Amino acid sequence: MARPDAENASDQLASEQPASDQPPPGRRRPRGAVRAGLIAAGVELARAGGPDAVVLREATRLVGVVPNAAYRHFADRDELLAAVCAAAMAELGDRMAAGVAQVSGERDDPDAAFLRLGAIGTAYLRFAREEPGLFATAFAVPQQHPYIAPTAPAQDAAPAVDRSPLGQLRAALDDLVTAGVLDAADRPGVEYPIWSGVHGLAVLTGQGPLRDLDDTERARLEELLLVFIAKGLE
Amino acid sequence: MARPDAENASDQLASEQPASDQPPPGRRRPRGAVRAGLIAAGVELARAGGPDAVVLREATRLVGVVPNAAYRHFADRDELLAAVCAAAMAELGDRMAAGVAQVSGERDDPDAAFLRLGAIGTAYLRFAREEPGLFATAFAVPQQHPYIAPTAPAQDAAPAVDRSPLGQLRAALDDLVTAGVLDAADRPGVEYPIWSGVHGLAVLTGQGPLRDLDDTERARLEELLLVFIAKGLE
DNA sequence: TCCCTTGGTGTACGGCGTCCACATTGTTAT
DNA sequence: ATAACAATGTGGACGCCGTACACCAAGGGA
Repeated sequence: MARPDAENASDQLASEQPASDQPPPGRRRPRGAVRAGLIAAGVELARAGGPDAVVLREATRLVGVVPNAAYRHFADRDELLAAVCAAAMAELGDRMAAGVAQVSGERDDPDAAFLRLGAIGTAYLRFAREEPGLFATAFAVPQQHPYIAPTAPAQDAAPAVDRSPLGQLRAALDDLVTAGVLDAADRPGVEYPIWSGVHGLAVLTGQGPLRDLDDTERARLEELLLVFIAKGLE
Repeated sequence: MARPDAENASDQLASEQPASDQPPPGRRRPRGAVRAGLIAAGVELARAGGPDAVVLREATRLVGVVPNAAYRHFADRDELLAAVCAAAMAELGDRMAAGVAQVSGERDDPDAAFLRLGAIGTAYLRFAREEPGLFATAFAVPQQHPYIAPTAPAQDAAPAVDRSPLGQLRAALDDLVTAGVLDAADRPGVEYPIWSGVHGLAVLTGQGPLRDLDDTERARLEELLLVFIAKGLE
């Protein structure tokens, strides 16, 4: 559910130039290439200008196809936007995972667990700072996040750990409990205040009233927030 | 600065019907009525559908005037939207002020000071819940919030207390310090983590991935957040 | 072989933001 | 009072956008 159909979408645009070789009257492109290309083009548009910049006609232009072709793959512009949002959300999840993976230490090591939580928040804020368009797009269409624990895991042996932002935050907090840092009684629901704080700062400093802060001020606010959160966890 | 030009804008739409009396070829409306009407119409559009629903042509239609007339009062649609955003932000400020005014108690009474802080957060979240369109619009265009203390107060005797959301939050926190609840050493900058938390929850549950929560779940998250913040303040 | 699904094309419509030229008014200077 | 002027509403037009309808070319079963 985290990435419905954006597997190979974000990686190759359809050569930027409108299919520079010959424009074939019939369709010759491999199966699914147009759909993936539209999503990839939409991601680039979103990266540059946020969700409003995901213009259906412009995406088809980038892929080198006529506007109506998009309607063979998406019911309307909103459906394309939803796919782009899913891709953006997946990229946020990936960056967060990369951030926590960079922290060494055992799973039940208290210090490491705390560092992982910090890495999650930092990666989230970093993504919002470095990719404001994608960040705004990721939350522009709420494609039914599984805020409640996902239903029974798939048949696969590995339940394919939840790479969604909320899922990763939960995992970090659970580790904090098993490591003995966080009292189990305080665990239920803490993810929401923490998520709210990090997300709120990202929004306020990204697109909100605090957007014009310079880098040092912004860094100070991030530091302030993480300290506040740590204090809230004892 | 809190409400640049929306003083009398939000209160009377130009009679809804396109100026039902006679449509005069020249202009007969009182000075500034069209501008105020456009802002009021924009506010209603924003209330119903958020910032994207503030459509210039539709606003002129509601006022009963031809689309181009808007360009006598606003450089472009973005300028109209900015005025609407300012009005929405002012309404948020008013509701917050009304919320704190409802709390009785002396200014240096610790309990009352704490209740005022809670009232601020509650009013903020309530506005986001009851007026999602206006809330989203208020933050859609960041018309340079004074996040740093505003410059020297006007010549007026009363410095016209800062009714902006951030200003009111700061006042409440300052009261918490003078009341002895909050250590002065912890005061500098606390407004930002707190604002972030409240704003983040408002966004996540309003337009974000948590939008489909029912009322009780939502109330639980708000409670959780306020408790977390209180804990962060000791 | 036929046909039917898949997916790209062309044309067209209405809505939007915006520009230009024009008309009318209220105000100000003569 | 009258003439000039700034302010403000009107009409028409342009280009872009999302989208609907009709058409048509490939390609894989039956």
